Amino acid sequence: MDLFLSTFENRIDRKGRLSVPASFRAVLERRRDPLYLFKSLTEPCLEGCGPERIGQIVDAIDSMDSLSAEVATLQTMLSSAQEMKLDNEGRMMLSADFIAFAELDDMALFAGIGRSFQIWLPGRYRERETAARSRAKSDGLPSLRLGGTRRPPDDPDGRR
Amino acid sequence: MDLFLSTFENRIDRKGRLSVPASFRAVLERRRDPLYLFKSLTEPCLEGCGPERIGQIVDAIDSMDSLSAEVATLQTMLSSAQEMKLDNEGRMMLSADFIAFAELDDMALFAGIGRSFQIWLPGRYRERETAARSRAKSDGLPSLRLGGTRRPPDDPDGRR
DNA sequence: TAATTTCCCATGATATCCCAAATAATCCCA
DNA sequence: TGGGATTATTTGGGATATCATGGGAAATTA
Repeated sequence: MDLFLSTFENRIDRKGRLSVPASFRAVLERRRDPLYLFKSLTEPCLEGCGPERIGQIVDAIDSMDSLSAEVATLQTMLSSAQEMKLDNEGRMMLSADFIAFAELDDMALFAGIGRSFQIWLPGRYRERETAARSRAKSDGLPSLRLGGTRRPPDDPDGRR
Repeated sequence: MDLFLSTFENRIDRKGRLSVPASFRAVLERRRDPLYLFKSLTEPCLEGCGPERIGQIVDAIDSMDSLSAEVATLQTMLSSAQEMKLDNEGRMMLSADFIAFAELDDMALFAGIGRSFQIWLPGRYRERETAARSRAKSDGLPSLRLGGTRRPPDDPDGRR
């Protein structure tokens, strides 16, 4: 299944290079997709994805009232987006702007969330994870809406 | 009916490898499904499942308000999830993170609970089991409502 | 020409592969 | 029904491959 999953903590070396986790690279390479990074709209982290997600944002903008505030918001995402080039070892160079935005130092934490991933200052990510876990314990789990749209029972590779 | 049932206790060797019980492997192989593990949100154990459950989480995130606390919770599940690759002998490597989270030592207990299973520190699992049994004696059984009304397909991890 | 960025190779850590031994489960025939 | 033989499963360890990381040199850019 090609999803971005799990978390990885990698070092930003003194030249500013950062290895993209091999399993994330594999997801992109399998589709011959380039990698895009952009600044999160809601949190102090970077978002990573392939071109299809960028395309979704473009399409959303096209279908909206071009004067609306939402469009301005979505445009902000696009204007911060960069196509990242990787070296032979699978490393990318983060711009000073990206590093400042996510307040990164010499370590970056990649958190896979399915069709995209995020890059965080490790300590900040862990705080957030702890908060989410204690919320889950007290408030219970989100209901996953099983049933309802019953999918073919055996989607062989679980992707849709 | 291929479900994860029964409990098995296997050794974690000094390289961090752990055999997945042959009967659990058979369930997955029959469907040509890879195995996913993630950290339980509510208990100190690991959860194992096939891709369909991971897919449900990804879809749920896409359909929800990305600012909600529930999305953060689901993202926490995904970013702890790993697709486990098994060697020729049916063993997987547990990451240090997984071992620490479930506080595993050199033995792991697999508890099959239908469409998914859990991995526990054996002693801890047994404590919980006896506690659950004595609760059943004093409080009586939860109503089971078998047969008759066909329920929405079972909650895959068997929790209520 | 100074300051980057890109390319290339080296290295240590760790995961994976492959073969073999130990243990447990199953079979089969007396 | 017993119990030895056979097969399945789990466990161990050495060899090999992969990955993250570091640094030098070539190529860009300003």
